[in-house]
Amino acid sequence: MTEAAASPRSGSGALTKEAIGTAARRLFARQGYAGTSVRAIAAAAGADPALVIRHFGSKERLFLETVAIEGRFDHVTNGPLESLGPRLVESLLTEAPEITFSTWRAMLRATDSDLVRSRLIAAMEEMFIEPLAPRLQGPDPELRARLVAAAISGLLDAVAILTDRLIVEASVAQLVDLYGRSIQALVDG
Amino acid sequence: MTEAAASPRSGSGALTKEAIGTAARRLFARQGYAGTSVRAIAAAAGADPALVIRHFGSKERLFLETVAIEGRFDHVTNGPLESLGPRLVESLLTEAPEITFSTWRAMLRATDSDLVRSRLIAAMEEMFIEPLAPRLQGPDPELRARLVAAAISGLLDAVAILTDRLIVEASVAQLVDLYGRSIQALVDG
DNA sequence: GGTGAAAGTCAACACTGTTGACAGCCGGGA
DNA sequence: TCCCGGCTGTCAACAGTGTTGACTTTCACC
Repeated sequence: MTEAAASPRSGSGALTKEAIGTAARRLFARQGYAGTSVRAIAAAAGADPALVIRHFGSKERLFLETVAIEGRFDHVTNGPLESLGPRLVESLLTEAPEITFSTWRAMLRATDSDLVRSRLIAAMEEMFIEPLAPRLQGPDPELRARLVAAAISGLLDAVAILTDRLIVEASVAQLVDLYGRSIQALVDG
Repeated sequence: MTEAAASPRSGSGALTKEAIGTAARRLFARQGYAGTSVRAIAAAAGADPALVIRHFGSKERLFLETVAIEGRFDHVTNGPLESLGPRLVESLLTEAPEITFSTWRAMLRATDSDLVRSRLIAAMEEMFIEPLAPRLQGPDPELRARLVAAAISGLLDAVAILTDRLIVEASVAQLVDLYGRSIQALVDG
């Protein structure tokens, strides 16, 4: 609530709220949910810790409002089915990859919280399963769409979390070819 | 250290250490790393919180000693290559699945800690990549083995974390067929 | 019986997220 | 003009966290 109407007075409140959000996004992405304290966010934003809670309700809600998965993959999921696997991998690896990966890392680490977990599920549904399932031909289109999402989460794991030695040395082209073909097997059914 | 030699005296120390370990394993699997406190573990084991630290060094080390990925997949990775994908999926889904999944969940959530993260990487390397890479034929065997590991981590994510609606209604046979075939594409290259 | 080390206990430290009481500012109504 | 009311921000405090140091107890061995 008290969302729609812009701040009725000076607006300095909205400014510091934005500063807090910016600092939170940066710190959460860099150090994870448990690894960044409300006090650290407040200090980085030049604000009082109590003000952080006052503005966002709780650390958990601040996290949810601040680090959201917002990748748009419509152009991929709407494109031709016969090349969907490779195009999906390429899109994941090249379009704003650092945001995608740090966000994935931060959210996965925070799945202790049921709120974060269900938000993550919803994002996967919305971004991949819902646009994909109705388009797949053959048996079990819904399940196959969900398995595409699973394969994607595996790729994100490999790059964002198991990072160090898992995939680093490969070129994007190799990954697009190999992993893309593997995903394509799910698309083709 | 002080491991090899059995406790030189009464042995009651080893007993309570084991009780602490058992309680920790149960609570970590159920509530995750951040969600279980040292004091809760101590209470469940009927011991003093300070004793938990004294025995294991830190909460982090207790976690590492207690919830280890110990799945043995040699029989799968050593088996015939042409059916490796499906056999891998079946083995993951049917052999002690609750342990596998709760462990995966707990470890992934705890990857804030670099120790846990590198342990997770080491486990994936040891269980899948090292036995698999030398056996793969064709180009980039190492990379393809790593991508198999990525696909596996995606399946674990889907079942262990995104659980609720992602895959639940599917039968093991369907998953073995579909996802197994997708992994097989990586094996075949 | 005395010794020394292990096992266990207790209180405290610095830190966390969160809350309530308080102060300052500033536009709008009298 | 004054005063009111509601944001905006500040401060101290709460309960809970992991961890540490000093302490007592216990018991095999010389």
